[in-house]
Amino acid sequence: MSGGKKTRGRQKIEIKKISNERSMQVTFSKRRNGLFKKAHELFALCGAYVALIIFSPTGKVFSFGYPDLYTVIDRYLSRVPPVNNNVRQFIEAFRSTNVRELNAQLTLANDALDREKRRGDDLSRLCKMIEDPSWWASPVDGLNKDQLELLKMALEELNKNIVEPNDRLEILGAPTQTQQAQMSPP
Amino acid sequence: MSGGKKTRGRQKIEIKKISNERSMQVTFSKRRNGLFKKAHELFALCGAYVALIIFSPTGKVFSFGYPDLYTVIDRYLSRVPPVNNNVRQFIEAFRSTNVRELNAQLTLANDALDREKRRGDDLSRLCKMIEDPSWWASPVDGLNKDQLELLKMALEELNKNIVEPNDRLEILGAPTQTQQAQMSPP
DNA sequence: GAAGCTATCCTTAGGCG
DNA sequence: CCGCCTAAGGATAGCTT
Repeated sequence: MSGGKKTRGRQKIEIKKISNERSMQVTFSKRRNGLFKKAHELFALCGAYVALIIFSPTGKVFSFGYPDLYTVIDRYLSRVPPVNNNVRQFIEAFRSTNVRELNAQLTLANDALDREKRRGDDLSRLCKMIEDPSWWASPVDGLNKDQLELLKMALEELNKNIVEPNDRLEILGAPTQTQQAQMSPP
Repeated sequence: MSGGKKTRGRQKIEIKKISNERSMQVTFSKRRNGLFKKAHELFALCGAYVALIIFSPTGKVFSFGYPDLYTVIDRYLSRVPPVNNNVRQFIEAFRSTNVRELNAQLTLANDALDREKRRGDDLSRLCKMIEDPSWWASPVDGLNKDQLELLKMALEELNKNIVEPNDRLEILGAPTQTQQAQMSPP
């Protein structure tokens, strides 16, 4: 008897954030494809209009619409009046009625809360920095730890997105009235 | 030892418009639920932002968004760059370098913070409600103040969006996947 | 006419190339 | 990163209630 099976096959997983970055990426890719396939099938089988937009965790956007994305979105936006988001979320959560699902939602809400909190903190620090005249006057080696940290983040981000080296200096040097450098590979 | 199987089980079908009106309706309902489930799972597993809008052949609209439908659509329509994190916000604010603008950003961040906070609180209460068996068993007059408040919000929201009276009961009574429904004149 | 059932088809987790 | 492979988990077509 050979004995062992070749693989364990598909394993059951909990529906919660996948911690392993690598396997999350793989899962995202697989499930995204599955979702698009099913969206298309719903359209083909029932003639339903479907709009599906997905932003990957890394920021890539994937979208598909049947028969056309903008058609569906326009139709949706034109008919659904502006609505309180809290209540909407509540209603949507209410419909699922599954406690596990609700808890997942709650976890997500808390995550969002944390993100907003951090964002607010960063902006707050930034305000302080800019309000402090010594910041702009002093050379780089005069910055404190927080300032350097933000500066580092900023530079890293700029390096990722900015093509023209000049823009970097411009932004750092002339904080008064810089128009945003527009470069984009859309 | 009867031998005969009870049903033929799931049968393979061609992916093309279902001619039988009745079975198309059933298939639409089942698959729509499946699609929403998978959309939610993608969000929960990978933290992906997902927007899903479905118009049934009869004109009803179903929608779901993670973390929020408008957020995803707005981002898509405005082609906001994928970078969604603090650093992006920081850079944007940094470029403007206007303290007044920064403070406006901060205000927005704080508003978002409040919204998330409220949403988290609502969901938290909702979890408690649903975990409490007496909630589902008892008639409406058995609900406490918090429960009634949430229920009131839900009903108000539903009344704004739902045309068919039946849908309201459906949503409250059965945790199906119904969304705001509106009739459309194609 | 939605809710449940069951057998079957489809999707995908985990591993490898 | 992308695809292939296997086996198990999950979705669902066709009925029944």
